[in-house]
Amino acid sequence: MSTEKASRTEPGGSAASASTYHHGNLREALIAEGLALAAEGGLDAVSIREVARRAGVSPGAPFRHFPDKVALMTAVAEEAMARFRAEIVMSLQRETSDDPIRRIRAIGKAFLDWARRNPTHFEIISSRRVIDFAGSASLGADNAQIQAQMVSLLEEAARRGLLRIDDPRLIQITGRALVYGLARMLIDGQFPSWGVAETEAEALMERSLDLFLAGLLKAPTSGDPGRS
Amino acid sequence: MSTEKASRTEPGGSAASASTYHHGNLREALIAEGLALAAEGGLDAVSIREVARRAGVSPGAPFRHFPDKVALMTAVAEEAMARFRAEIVMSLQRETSDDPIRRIRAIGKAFLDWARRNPTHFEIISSRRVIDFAGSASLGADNAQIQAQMVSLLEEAARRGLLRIDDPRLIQITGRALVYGLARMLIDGQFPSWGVAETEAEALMERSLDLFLAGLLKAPTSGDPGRS
DNA sequence: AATGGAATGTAATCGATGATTACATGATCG
DNA sequence: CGATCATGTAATCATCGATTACATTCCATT
Repeated sequence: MSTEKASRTEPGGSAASASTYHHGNLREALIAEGLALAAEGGLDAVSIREVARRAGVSPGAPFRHFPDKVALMTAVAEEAMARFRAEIVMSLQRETSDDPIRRIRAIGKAFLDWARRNPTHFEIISSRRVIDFAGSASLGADNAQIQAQMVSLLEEAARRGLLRIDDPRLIQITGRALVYGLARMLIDGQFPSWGVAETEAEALMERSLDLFLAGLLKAPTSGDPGRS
Repeated sequence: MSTEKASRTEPGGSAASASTYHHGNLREALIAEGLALAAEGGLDAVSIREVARRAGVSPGAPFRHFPDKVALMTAVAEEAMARFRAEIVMSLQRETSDDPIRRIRAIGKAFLDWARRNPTHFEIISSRRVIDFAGSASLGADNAQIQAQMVSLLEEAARRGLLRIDDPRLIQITGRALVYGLARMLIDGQFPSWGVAETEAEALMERSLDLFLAGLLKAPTSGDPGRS
């Protein structure tokens, strides 16, 4: 009917025939647009229709690839989680020390940094109302991998007799809850009402992490725990 | 036009003339229905139209009392926050000990208990995307009050030489982030993927709080900090 | 007490969204 | 070459937040 079809931009440059009825790789494009939209305008800015609009496709097209919005957001979350985990892995590679506490700290720092730089992506991964965590093997696997990494470091720390209290699982969950809480407080915009300026948020979160780690250790340090 | 007007149920029984054109106390009724709806079906269940429906009023009526949805949710948050603070005050009255650490623990416990029992109300208070925190004097005042309470207890603890690191503000924010993170992890449904069953969540959160408090203290305790 | 203005509620409507259905197109493989 | 199936379109629905014009009631001034 419409003789003119809107020119379809192919940002990725991946193999896709231009101006065809079929998109070529709509699924990936939708996920990419979902991530971009989230990064730009927050969670509420991500709508199926807008994602479709950006991909140059009709509002109903996404439903060919995802049964509902939760499924789309879950796919977006999988991509976000993959990037998150990649950043944690990289931070561990950068931390050359084999001191388990320093490596734990690196993970915590990477967690906080990523959440601060990708607030909405962090929100998508976290909120189980938007995604179907249980229905994604990828999310579960990435999560389990990070957990395992953490537990083994804590066990190593306990083996070396560094910890005041030897309960790796409890410490893991407590530490997780701390960084999770710091990240969410920042993202939820709570720091202003706690007298914390935007500019000092990063430093504060780091000191907060150090305070917690110091509390775990036998040796009474202050601030940076273990400077090799 | 319609000769029959739907019978208007008045659940509260407060002074309100039945079957009149004017509701009598719509504003309060809307807030109450908002709280109830949130408690029943989560954040997404709260819509202006449904709240109006429950109050037996037309879909546009709420806009006479609140300029937009954020304003309504902010009013709901104010009520929720008042209840939250009341519970904290009560927990402090129940804690007869004057040991600041025990009193701090009571606050943390009350925080966790309330969040666990009122997950959506906690979410409403927390999420600055749904409410206008800055625009509410009530929310700010309640928040400041809780903060002040906490800081004074920490200063008292420092005065008694109980703390390893004397930095009340840092400790306050770190502790807040911990309980905030624990509450959100529970509410966001993350514990299952962390191998924590529903039934053990409460005990775990308590032990987590104790782990943190133990880390703050000079004396190396394990578990319950300071048993008078 | 009467009356006129202010407060409060209704009805109708708009644009956006998630979702479904019937239909159109074209890629793929026999 | 042609049939089948994946993929995209068009049209449609219900719900939601929000706005506007209108109706009703309360209340204060006279």
